[in-house]
Amino acid sequence: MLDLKFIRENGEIVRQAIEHKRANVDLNHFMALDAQRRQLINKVETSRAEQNKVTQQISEMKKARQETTEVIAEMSRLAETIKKMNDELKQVETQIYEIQIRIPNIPHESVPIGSEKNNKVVKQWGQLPQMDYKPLPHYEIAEKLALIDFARASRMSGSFFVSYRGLGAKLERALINFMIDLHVDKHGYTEIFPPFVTKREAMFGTGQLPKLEEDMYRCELDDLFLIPTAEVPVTNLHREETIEGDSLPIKYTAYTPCFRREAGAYGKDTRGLVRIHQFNKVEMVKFVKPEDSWDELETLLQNAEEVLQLLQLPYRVVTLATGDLSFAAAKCYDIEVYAAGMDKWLEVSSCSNFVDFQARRANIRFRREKGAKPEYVHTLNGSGLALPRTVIAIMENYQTDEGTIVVPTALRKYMGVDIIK
RNA sequence: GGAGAGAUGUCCGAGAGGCUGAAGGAGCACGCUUGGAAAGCGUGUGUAGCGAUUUAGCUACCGCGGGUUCGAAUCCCGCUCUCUCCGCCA
Repeated sequence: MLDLKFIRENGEIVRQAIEHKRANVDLNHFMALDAQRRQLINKVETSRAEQNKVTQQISEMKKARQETTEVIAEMSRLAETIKKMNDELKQVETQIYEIQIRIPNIPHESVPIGSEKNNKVVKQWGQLPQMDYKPLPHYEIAEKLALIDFARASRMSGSFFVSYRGLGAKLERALINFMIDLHVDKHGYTEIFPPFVTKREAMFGTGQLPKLEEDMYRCELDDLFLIPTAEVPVTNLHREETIEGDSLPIKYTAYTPCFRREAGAYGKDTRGLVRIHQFNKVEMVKFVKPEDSWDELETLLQNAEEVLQLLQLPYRVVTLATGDLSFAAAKCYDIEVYAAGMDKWLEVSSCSNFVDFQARRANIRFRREKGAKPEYVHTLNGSGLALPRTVIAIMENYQTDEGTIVVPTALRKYMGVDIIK
């Protein structure tokens, strides 16, 4: 969410952001409402001041045993007018709020303008695997080695759900532990194991609501949502808090399953692990001082990249263009891993800086020192990494002509085996 | 699931229609005192909106939302959260 004053004073910048992010927001209407709001506030508040003054006088008159019926009648009328004006004001404020929460964050100046086509590859790492046989896609390998049960999972839960088994299941656990250990032991993050279900307010805080309600699973009876990413519960850990400046930056990492309805995505990526309704992910979340957030984005990206480097999986880093940038993000790097069997680059991580956008929605602030005015923190998060596509890359890039999978060296102590066969 | 208790400023805690943005205490900051410190004394110490922008001023906020009233932290209604006990359960 953007600050009211900021929107008022930077109409052109906001207008451009709305356009570049392809949001559907009527900023002119917003500006008109804002002017109306301030006018109404003025009227209401002068009347209130008057009311307070006279109310005070009534109290004194009563003490002096003076006649007050007339004044009270007059005040009764004033109270009614105030109520009317106030109702009107509230209505205007509601309308403003409804628009305000739908205004997207402003893209950073380094973000390329345009659609997906303008995404910019800024880095590529590692060698693409050379194979003298035709590499198989992961779903065939997994099926042959009985690592994933696609059919049975669909039978009980519907399509786009999978069930891992044997070393396939162990690979999930191994990757989770490997990633968490890396971020905790080497990168200094604190591990969090949060709830997997949150309230509406939490979803609003990180910006999933109101825009993405259709994309989430919801427990209607309790109005709770299954989290689409650990970003939600972990960022909301500090919702409605003022953090002491000394404790920044705060760095959390968390494993959670992620639930996504993928409404409207049917027909796309229909086979295998590329797009599923429930998947595992290790996430990194940072709360930082505003002046540090752009440097922190770079280290966040490095921390995510390191996972792929240790797994020896080739990848590239892409800066998302404005049209591809999410609602709450100011800038985002996607990391795409190369999968030999599908011959595709698959997104395994998004590392974003939200600056103060989420912090304002979730009211997460900090104090530089005792007695200082509270300021909004900057929040960042990045996957480190999403598992399914990492698994795809491992299966497809580490496959052998015998139909087995070599376990990446970094993972062997977690897997207990060198080869999956 | 049943029964009950509670939610006030950074914290503890009073307050029971007007004199309460809120007693008292602790904490914190500054000053005095001191060789220095402690104690003591004094002063200050919330958030936001409108407005002014060198100043002021005004308004709102005692969990959240509504109601009663000239006037609500205080009375009434609804909600949320926390805690305790009983039951049930991994």
